[in-house]
Amino acid sequence: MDKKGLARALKQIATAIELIDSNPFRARAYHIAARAIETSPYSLEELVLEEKARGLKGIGPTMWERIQEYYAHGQLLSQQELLKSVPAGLWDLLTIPGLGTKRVRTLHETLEVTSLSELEYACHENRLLELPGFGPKMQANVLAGIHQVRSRAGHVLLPEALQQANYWLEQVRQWPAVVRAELTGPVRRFTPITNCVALLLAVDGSPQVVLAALREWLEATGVEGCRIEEQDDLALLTTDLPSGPDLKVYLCSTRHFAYYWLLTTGSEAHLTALRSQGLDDRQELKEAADEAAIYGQLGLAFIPPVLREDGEEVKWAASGQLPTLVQASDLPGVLHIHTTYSDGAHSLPEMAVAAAQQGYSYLGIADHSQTASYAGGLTAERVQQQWREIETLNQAQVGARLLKGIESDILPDGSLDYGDDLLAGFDFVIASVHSSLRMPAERMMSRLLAAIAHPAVTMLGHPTNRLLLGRGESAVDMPLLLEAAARHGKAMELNANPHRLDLDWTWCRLAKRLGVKIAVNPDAHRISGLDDVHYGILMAQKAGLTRDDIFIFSQ
DNA sequence: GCCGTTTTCGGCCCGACTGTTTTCAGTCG
Repeated sequence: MDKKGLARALKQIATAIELIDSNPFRARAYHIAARAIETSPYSLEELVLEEKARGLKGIGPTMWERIQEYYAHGQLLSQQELLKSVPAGLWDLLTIPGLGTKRVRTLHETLEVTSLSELEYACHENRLLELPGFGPKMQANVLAGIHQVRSRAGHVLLPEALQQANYWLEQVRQWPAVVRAELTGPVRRFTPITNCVALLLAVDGSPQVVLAALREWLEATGVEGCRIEEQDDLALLTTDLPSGPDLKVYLCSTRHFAYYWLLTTGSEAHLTALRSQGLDDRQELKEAADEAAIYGQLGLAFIPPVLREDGEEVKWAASGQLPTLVQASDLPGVLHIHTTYSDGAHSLPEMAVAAAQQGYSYLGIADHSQTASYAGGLTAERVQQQWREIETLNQAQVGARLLKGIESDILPDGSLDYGDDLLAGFDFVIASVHSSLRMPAERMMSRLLAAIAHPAVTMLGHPTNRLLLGRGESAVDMPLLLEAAARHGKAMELNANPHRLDLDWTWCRLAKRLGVKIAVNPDAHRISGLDDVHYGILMAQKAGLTRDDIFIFSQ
């Protein structure tokens, strides 16, 4: 229970109102309240106990009551009736791109559609064509969207996967028969998206007995449909949880732990590469004391899990070329920070102090530029004002040294959002696309190439604009873009927000070959957002990047 | 449901895009 949960609950009410109520402004009030809470710098406790919420614009008497209600009960009890009157399947429909509350409402009220399957059926019967606001293209898009949503079901982003994995780990470690329990599978490799949380348990005695008890315990906690498979001396319990990723629990004996840890961690491509080095031919490897010993026996240096992806890493290890992976501690500072000047939650001094506390010597401020009006983008005057405040703070040395940067929108014609004179005054410029994301490839590329060629631009921000599990990539010819970056001596952002992780790690390898520096930027909108840098570092490691491949600010 | 007054009701954020229309509604960032 935190303020994120509160904001989510308020947004849910807003959506429910839009789906079944008649007053759109009431819904808007909930949306505005949710946003006010999200962007405020206060924790849930401060909002309630110190009554900070009452001072926020958009929080009136009713919202203040709702906030207290959430704090007391962890949910909005007074709104349960409202939520109950929304058919559960409508929430699924809203995840289809192009369907908002208005269209979902139309589908529900006219076609009585209440689930993805019913909607799919209605599409096949061409019944969407007759509805106001729908046509053949919309129907086709909806059908495509249904397939997209289905293929995403059960997948979660890395932070959620880690959270779930750690929860299960804590649980099974309390079991007396469990000698050792570790995270394994894709989450141990820190893959950005996963549909499977896997654990490996070393057990005393018969795995069957432990498995049966485990199944019983899981079913008692409400997890149904456990399946058990056994092969050789490895047992596996799989459950399809009602939502989110599958839980897989592997069991083996203590002496086989390292071997099976390696096997269950994967990836398949990594294991295939290891087999070509003789992984299957050496029985003694099954009894190895730890993973390092197995790699050692195969004539390889230890390959950290984060790197075990496409098999390339085994070639590196075999030729003694395993890179010394970049670490978070290699970053003297970070760039791409939003503040209250645009859509951030914390002020310049608050961010500066927080950054210093985390050991950063500099912090690159990059608020939104003027065209991003929805995010409170800065006019030229506000930019000047921010510069003055930065200079004052730097002179007073209140925290990390603040750099004057900007996240400038790349306008549809490829130009930036300010005149060249103003742009030249920044310490660094991140050029990002925030609108017209679905331009055809040719126009998108000339837009990006124009931006990257602009002398004031330091790097491109979130180059593909994807949102993992949310939005596809813009039409970007990445090799062409990276070559241009190399030619102009520009860096490429690896946006560390776990929803983005953009540039994707697979492209970072090409960037490295071309000599394009990768900037691991947190894109923080609040103090806690600084922590996202760790996800970016993990992706940089996955790509095999070293400290020398990373963009470090210098003047 | 909130806000801000022309202070107790009337109005509520914006620009671009898409797919639908034939001048506009819905969605999205």
